[in-house]
Amino acid sequence: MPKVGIETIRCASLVQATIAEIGSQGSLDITVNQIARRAGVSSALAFHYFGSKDQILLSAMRFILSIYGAEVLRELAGVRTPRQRVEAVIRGSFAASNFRQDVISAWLNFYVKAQKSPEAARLLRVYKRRLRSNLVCGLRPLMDGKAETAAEGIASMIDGIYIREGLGEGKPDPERATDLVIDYLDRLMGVSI
Amino acid sequence: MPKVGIETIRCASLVQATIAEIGSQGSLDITVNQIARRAGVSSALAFHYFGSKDQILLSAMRFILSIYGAEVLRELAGVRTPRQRVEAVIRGSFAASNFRQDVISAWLNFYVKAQKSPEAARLLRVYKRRLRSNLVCGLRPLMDGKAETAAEGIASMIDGIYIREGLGEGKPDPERATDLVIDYLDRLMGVSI
Amino acid sequence: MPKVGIETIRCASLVQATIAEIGSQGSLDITVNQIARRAGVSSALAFHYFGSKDQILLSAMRFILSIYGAEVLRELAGVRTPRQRVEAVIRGSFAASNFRQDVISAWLNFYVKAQKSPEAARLLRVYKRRLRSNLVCGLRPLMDGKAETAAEGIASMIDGIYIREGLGEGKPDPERATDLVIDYLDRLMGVSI
Amino acid sequence: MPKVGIETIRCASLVQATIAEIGSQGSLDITVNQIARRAGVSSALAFHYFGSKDQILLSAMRFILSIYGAEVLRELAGVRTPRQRVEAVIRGSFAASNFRQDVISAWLNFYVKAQKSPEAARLLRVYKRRLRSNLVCGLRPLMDGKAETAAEGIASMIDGIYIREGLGEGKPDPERATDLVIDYLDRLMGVSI
DNA sequence: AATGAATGAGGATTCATTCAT
DNA sequence: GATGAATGAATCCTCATTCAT
Repeated sequence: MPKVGIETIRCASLVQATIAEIGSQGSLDITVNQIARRAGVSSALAFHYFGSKDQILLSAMRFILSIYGAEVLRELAGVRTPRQRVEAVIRGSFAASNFRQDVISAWLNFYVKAQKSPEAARLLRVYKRRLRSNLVCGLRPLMDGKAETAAEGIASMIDGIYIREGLGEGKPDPERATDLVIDYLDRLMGVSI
Repeated sequence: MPKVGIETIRCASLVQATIAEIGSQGSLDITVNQIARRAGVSSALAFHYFGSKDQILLSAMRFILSIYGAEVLRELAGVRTPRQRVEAVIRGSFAASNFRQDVISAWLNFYVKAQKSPEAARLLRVYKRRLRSNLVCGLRPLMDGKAETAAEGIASMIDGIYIREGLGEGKPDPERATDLVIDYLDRLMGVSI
Repeated sequence: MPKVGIETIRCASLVQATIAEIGSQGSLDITVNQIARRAGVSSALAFHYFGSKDQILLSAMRFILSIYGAEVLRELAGVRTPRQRVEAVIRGSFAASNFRQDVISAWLNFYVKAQKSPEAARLLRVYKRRLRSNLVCGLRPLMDGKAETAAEGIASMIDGIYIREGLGEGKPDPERATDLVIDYLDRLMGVSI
Repeated sequence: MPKVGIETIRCASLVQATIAEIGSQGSLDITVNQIARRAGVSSALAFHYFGSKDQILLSAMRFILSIYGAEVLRELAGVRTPRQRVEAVIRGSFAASNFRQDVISAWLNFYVKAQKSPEAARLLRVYKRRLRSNLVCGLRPLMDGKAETAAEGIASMIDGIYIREGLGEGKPDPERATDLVIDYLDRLMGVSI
């Protein structure tokens, strides 16, 4: 059984605190002190572990992407048909652990950050590529030749729903979100409803 | 012929400089000095005219929204059929004056800002409401009862494309964007391609 | 009949505005813009006439001192006895045109200013010397040898009452103030009450 | 033996530096940088401990008032008769630790500040009330019914001497000050000299 | 005479970051 | 491993002052 070092615990709780703080402030303009206070440690410790504020934020971003990845993976587990694969990606995108105000808020802010930080941009590119490849992979057998475009449409819609929900006042509604995208998928596949 | 006062000129150039600066920095974390320098004036003058940095940013946001509104209006000018109305909204959204790296970058940042600033949130709500009402208005005659959902799908896709292009490395491609959304519109209307 | 030039009018109204502004703000931390706005002119004009903010403040100080001097002079007009002379100074100090919240506030602030500005210190010294000489002049025939000390006591009491009223919440009460000092005068002269 | 934390030390030295700086500048228009430099720390630390410039100034004011209070208390220690009580207050007011150029300068500036800052006004009211109650308490047995007025006269004279000395070029002379007020007290009590 | 336009210099305040303990 | 103490650099904002018109 792996013993979790104190370092791992501290880092994890700082990352969690970062996401929570971004969510509660609705902005990346959070101070290291705020993060540290929320995590119940001193800000100096945050620097001790992460070296810089930027690294803290990037770690939070990585964490969010990994959660997302795990969620999609979980959905992909029992998949048999291509269609199910596409649906899995969609469902994973709107899983309860992702599709939350604070996470969306952080997500949105990372989009912004990616415009300045190469590392953030890289992470986001990885996510986009993975999403796309999953979608294309599932769509290719279903459509003749239009898989790329279809994937782009679906991905755009997912991102759009995210951003809109991040701004919206109410709680994100995963069901509605999923239905909307799957309806699009249906139409892409030529199934009239 | 309307004489433009120097105040109008300065305010306009400061707003332009703000958008340009946001675009070039890819972030709202720009200083008033940067804006002022780009506009060729002192930062004190920016404060003289706008009172606070926030007002400068909000003015820039208002400007972008007004450009967008004008663009949509222009597209709506010659419209005869409901279908054309929906297309007009889509085309307006991807018009050359909106669908530019710097504007998208500013747009994205305003989404973030709206999470903290009530005034920014209000402006964004106005935009969303107008977009939605235009879409629903055009879609209602075309679909039976599903207009609201369809509008949401289209709006989400537009926003998603925006955010993706803002991040993308290449130049935004309005044609591709328009095609993607119009294809979705076609499918929503049950026209198989 | 002397025609008052526009310059004289402007200067006077700026000085008045200065005193009013100091009174209303309760502080010398007033901006030239505030003064100018209150006087209904542009701040540039204030500089045109006075050259610097300091000169405006000093002019206001001179004005207050001249009002005070005039008030004392008026009281000294019908004086016949030494005792009346002393009383005249006291009454002049608490005349309605001096003993007002705004003037007291300005007065207090000039005391502060005098600590840094030699010119303000000089003006205040002139005031003090005149006050003292008037008092001593009246007291000398009334007391044997103690006139200087008595004058200092009276002057201190007058200043103290000023400062206390400047801080007090209610309106300055000239009658009470006068009575208090005159009672002191009576006692100095050995008249038991 | 109480261990003094570094925080206590820093706060104390910042407060001391504040008073010294006010004294040397003769004005409350001092920058936090000046205070901090005089205290040998960075201005950021001053903010760390006090939160705002205003709090620094108010702390300095509180400190001065507490010194004054302690001084009066010390004088009140061995008091037996009412007359001694009044004298104790007077002597305390002109004690060496209060009646110093820099402290008087600060005092004067606090009077000004009190016109804008409610908290400063409150502190000053507390001081005035305490002074007055001490005086009245001592005077009541000595005079029939005139204690209140007498107290006001004495308090005014004390304040007046303060303000005059604050402005004067020479060093404050506690002896002369005390004599002047005590002479007044004598006369108030009907003792002819 | 009068002002709108413009700015440089400066001040309060914040914050990422360092370091001795 | 952990932190309290400390700061340099930056940022928003103000204001006295200048000047062309």
